[in-house]
Amino acid sequence: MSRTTINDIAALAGVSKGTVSRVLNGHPRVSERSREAVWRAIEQTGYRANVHARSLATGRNNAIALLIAAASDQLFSDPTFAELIEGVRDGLLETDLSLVILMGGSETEDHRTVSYIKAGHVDGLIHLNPFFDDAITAGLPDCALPLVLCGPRPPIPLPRQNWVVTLDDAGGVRQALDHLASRGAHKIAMIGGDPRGVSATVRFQAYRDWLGASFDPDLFEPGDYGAGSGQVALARILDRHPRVDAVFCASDRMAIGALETAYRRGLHVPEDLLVMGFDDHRIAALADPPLSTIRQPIREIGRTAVQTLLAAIAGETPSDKVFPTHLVVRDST
Amino acid sequence: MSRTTINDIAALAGVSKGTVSRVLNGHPRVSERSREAVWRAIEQTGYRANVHARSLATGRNNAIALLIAAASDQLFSDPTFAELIEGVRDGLLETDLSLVILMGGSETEDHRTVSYIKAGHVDGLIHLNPFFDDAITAGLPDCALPLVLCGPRPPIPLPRQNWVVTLDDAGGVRQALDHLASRGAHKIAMIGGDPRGVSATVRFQAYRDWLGASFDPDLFEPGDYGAGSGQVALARILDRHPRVDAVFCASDRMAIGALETAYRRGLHVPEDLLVMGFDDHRIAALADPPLSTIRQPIREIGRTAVQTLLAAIAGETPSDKVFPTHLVVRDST
DNA sequence: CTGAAAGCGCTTACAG
DNA sequence: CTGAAAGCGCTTACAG
Repeated sequence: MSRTTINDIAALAGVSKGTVSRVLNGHPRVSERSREAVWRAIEQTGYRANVHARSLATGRNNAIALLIAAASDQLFSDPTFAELIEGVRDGLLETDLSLVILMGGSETEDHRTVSYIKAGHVDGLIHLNPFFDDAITAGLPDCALPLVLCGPRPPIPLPRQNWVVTLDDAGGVRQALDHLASRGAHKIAMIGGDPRGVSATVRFQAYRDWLGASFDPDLFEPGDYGAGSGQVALARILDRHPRVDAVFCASDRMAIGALETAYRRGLHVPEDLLVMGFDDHRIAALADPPLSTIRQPIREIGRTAVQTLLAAIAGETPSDKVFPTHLVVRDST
Repeated sequence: MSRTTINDIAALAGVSKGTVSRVLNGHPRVSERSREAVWRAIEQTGYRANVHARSLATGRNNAIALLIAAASDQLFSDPTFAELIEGVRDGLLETDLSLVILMGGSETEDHRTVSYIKAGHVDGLIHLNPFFDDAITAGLPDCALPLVLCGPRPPIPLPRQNWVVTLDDAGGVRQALDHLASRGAHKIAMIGGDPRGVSATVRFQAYRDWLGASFDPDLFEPGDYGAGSGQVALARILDRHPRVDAVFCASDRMAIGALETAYRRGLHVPEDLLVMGFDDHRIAALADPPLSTIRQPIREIGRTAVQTLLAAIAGETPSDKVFPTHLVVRDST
């Protein structure tokens, strides 16, 4: 009843276990004859190599970790985030690496996560949502593992081996604002993301820079990327500035919340108010009215993050990747 | 620069590596003197035991897998689900087990997940959302690992060692319906969950049974637990039965969608229509009007699932656990 | 192309 | 209480 090991296969195939190992690892110099015998034995027994023995012998874990700074409700309820994970899984599909998801948030969790990484369980790291102050990133600067960040590089100490795979946040914001301006908007408000997030801050700065001297802090309101926060944020902005003629939201879900507030206040979109989202998630096209937005190749970002990490683990020298965004015009503008 | 091993610690502490190992594993018969010397050496060097070597020697993985049948947007956007994961992490906090999250959905992913499990990477399994037809469960009946299901036991072949840790779905439904009836409702509609899910089906059956002869299929509409689906579902029900006087939703988010539809159709809640949710998630109390609902101890379910699994792994014989639900009355009824 | 052997870093009876 | 030794299941130079 005990698991079958490499010795069983060697005996069955009539070769040494060294040869079995070579077949298993696709070593080129193995005779056709041995190779066949070994595979036959493997199929017969349903043998699988013991991962721990292999890791012990090779010094590699064959696993990478997915880091999530704050595993809040907001994050889990972010469809964009789910798609990013999908992309990561896409990228892993052809490898035999396993994915360990590590979440921070509370002090205990942050500590556990850092400690898990330092215990040497994984060969590389992908950080899904870097925060300025997140304890995971803070605990990692002296870590020798390669790290890929899905988002702008935060201005804090990072492990030596770090790469960024992200979208052009600032460019996307400018595309949105240019479009709203071209539609005749004069007073453009913005609903931003969680200010602890690096990418949310970059988007806010791009908004401020674009407006230049005419930037008015009262026209900006932070949210949490969820619909509820968009609803509340637009209400606040309208209370301060009833004459706003456009609102740019840093996520489609917040834009949908904003549509709701506009509806409740009797404002017609796009006649009285232009509304734009960000992401081009599926819900954008289904909104009422369909939402103009900025499309980002989120799934591809996840996929590319894995490729970059694998290259780094293999000792190559990949480069940062910044994906362009695309303007998608629908009825809301 | 190479990692410090148990030999380094043994040398530093002036003992054999056997003794180091005993200290590490909390073996009782070690002299105070040795114990102190070993701990001092460990702190000095920041030593951590190599998990693969340990697993190879003990035959245990010190890891459990969290199974997720369909990692769809809907699921990720389910706050209840996020809380279940929180509970699992709570339960794991004091152990040194690691958590591997395995997701199914596509054929490739289901296959990979089953294959990962069979490769012997983990010591036990927790299935978060069993589906009737999910390929993960289907691939597991001949698996020797203990499995804990967070949901009703599906009527399909399961591994020998399986336990259920869940809430009393049927009881919760009856609590809701009794309450609505006590408020004078005569025509109670229901918006259910994804019919592929076992728990959604149990809730539907409880609804049908409660109504008995007066059950009318036209008063039932399935959803996906999300707000959008609740919105659409209530609209459909009202189109067929304008005189419905109460609607019971299998999630708070669907109930919020239903509130939206009621609002748009000019129906006042609770005067014209009673609306109830399920879960008692934070959003229920914040809804307008605040939502009556059925509270389930979701986080505790996650925590208990881990405890049950750990007991099973340790060779004990835990029992199934079914948590009662509680009626929470607010303004929507 | 392939076998014998050493080694990866732990744990755990076995003696003492 | 503790050391020496065998063993967990692989990989990989080293010879041949």
